[in-house]
Amino acid sequence: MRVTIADVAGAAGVSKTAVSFAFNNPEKLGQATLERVLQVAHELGYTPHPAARALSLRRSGTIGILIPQRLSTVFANQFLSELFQGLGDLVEEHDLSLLLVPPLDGSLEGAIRQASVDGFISLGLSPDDEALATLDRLGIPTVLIDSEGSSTHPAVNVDDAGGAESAARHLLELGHRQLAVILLPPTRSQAGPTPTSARRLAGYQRALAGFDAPPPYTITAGATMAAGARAFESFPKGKRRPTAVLAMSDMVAIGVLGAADAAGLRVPQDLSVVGYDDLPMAAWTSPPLTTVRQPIVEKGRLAARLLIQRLQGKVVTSPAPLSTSLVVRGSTSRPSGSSRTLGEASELVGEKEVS
Amino acid sequence: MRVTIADVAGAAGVSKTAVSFAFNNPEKLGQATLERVLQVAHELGYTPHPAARALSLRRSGTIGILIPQRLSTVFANQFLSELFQGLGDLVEEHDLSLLLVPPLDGSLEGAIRQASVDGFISLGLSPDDEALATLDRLGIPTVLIDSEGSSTHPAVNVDDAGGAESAARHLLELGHRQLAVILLPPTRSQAGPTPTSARRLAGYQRALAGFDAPPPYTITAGATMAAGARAFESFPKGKRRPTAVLAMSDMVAIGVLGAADAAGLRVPQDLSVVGYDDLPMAAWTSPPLTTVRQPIVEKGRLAARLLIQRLQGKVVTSPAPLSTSLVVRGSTSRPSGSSRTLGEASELVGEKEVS
DNA sequence: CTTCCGCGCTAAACCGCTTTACTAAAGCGG
DNA sequence: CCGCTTTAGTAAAGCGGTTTAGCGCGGAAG
Repeated sequence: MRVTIADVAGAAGVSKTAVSFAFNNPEKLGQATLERVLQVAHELGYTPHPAARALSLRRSGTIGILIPQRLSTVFANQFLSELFQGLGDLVEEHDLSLLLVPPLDGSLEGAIRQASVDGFISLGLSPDDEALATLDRLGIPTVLIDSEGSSTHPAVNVDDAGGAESAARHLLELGHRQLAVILLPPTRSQAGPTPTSARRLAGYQRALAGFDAPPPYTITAGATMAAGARAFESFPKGKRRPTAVLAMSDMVAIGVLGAADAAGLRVPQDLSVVGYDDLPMAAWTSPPLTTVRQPIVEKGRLAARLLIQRLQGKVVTSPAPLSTSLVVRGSTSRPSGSSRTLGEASELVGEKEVS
Repeated sequence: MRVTIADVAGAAGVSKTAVSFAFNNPEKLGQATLERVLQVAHELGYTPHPAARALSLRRSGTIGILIPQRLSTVFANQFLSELFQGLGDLVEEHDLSLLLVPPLDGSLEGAIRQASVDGFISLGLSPDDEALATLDRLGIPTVLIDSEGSSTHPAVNVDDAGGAESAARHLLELGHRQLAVILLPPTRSQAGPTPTSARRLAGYQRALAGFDAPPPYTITAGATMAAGARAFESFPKGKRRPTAVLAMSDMVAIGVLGAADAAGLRVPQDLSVVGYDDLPMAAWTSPPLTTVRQPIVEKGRLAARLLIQRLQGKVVTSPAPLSTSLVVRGSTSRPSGSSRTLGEASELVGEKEVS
């Protein structure tokens, strides 16, 4: 049987109140009783029951991460791992815990209701997702990541379009015209593209508009290497084969790298590949991946900071988008057989950052 | 203000009991009232308060992961991500949630007390860690991973020694004699090597004992690429420079790969490297990493399954260690300038599995 | 010698839900 | 029409804490 506050009170010959005070309001107790109570509590191995405490205090000391995917896919995703690092930093600093809240029986709403949390951080929800409606009907403070802010919920984002645009321009300046674009998947089955995916696509297209390029081949792939490989398989063959790929995630880009290699294509000579995220492993692939860097850890830290401020009663609004930058490595070059063009990025050795 | 069960009861003109029954024991209510109550509850947007529910039911529907490290380092670690995939699978299947429980103010005991969970999965704790004592004094069901089982807590492990032995033998058969071993760090600052680290070291040494090799250079490094690079820097130079490295984690091995490259050494010609884990990215490094494969996801699934069974009142014991196998890729070969030796693994193309 | 104050502590209400025991009404066979 | 079993629903007692209101008491002020 669990040791309760009443047991301690009994053993120490005081009231439950006194025991509670000993832990939470020690100055309300006399020196002697305080010490006695703490002593007895320690001997009995007393620990306040977390649920009882949460019920009484109306706070649980936990913040939830609302994940619109199956847990097994979450951890396969390096991007999320990075993000969690940022969240974890802040959460730990404030002595909170992290509760992972995946859909319950396929329903995020159900999961939201079950979760005993003080606030939520939600990932990649479309603005019209029912889960958001549930959240503000319940009045649970929430901060969104990779989504769109609303009057009730601030959102943390990066400059998705800008990053995408510089990636596309990089390829176009190298002389590529036949491009393939690999989109991020919708977060929930029924929904359309996520806000992030839409913004990045807009960025690519803004660049394409400036050059005389045909519309790119587009396809959607989840953030795994396997999905990237499948996307590669789907590319048109022959005359319309893309000479360069714009992937919206590094995981997918790396999958393309592998599949291209298996198909006997050389990167970057036969196929240029640009990713998005700049995960740590992007620098370790062969060739090293040219990609759009976004400050993932910082994104997590910022979101957590905002949520914690909200929990403290402060009013917070969506911050300005964090900036992105193109990191040129070895996976991009001029298309083979192309004449010299304006850009000369492919001459570079090592890494180069382009704001 | 939150909608409580009393509000619903009032609005529907029934007792709190009836409302509770409507959700948990619908068969105890008449058809008409049942529908009315559910209807009203839905209109009001009623959701049972999770903490209140947990308090009353004496279960929270959450399992905790006891992490003996800072959260930010946890997610940097691919190995744990893999493990969480396995845990996540099972947890989700049973409609539970995952609570990440890192040390609170540096104290795991404190964190354990705060956490509202039905059971714990703990990672890499030494058998004499105080946290274990706290756990069984509180009587919280726990399953250990990468640790040592006790009468109270079952532990899930792989055949650490066997995997390590085959890795070392692989190098020895290739002709290497000057080896470096990179150990896993202790999980908690004060403690000694983890059981896992000790078992793997024993495996290495068992192999060394069979050959005429001098004792290896040994050093400890946390599971990050940066730590691996630092470990490489510390290697003796000149005559005593190791020709091959046995790392206890892939992350460290990959760090060594990078640092060796930066130092102008060619892998595998000048330095052979063997990792441990076989993370997905091990196949993507250049050269691809020779490593010991352990079934990480399965390890997580198994641990979760055991814990869930325990929560259902079943008695469970430590299962047999899961098996490991050596995966030979491109990061190992004969030491340069060595004469032909018995083994000829370096002739192989692509991957080869050695049980 | 009262009066008042503050100190140290306690009784009891409350947080929101579940569940056991119990009652009133309805059904039913004889 | 009576006694007995179901059926449908309720009151109240927990679960284990926190917190408000208040009580007795010793000492300082009047």
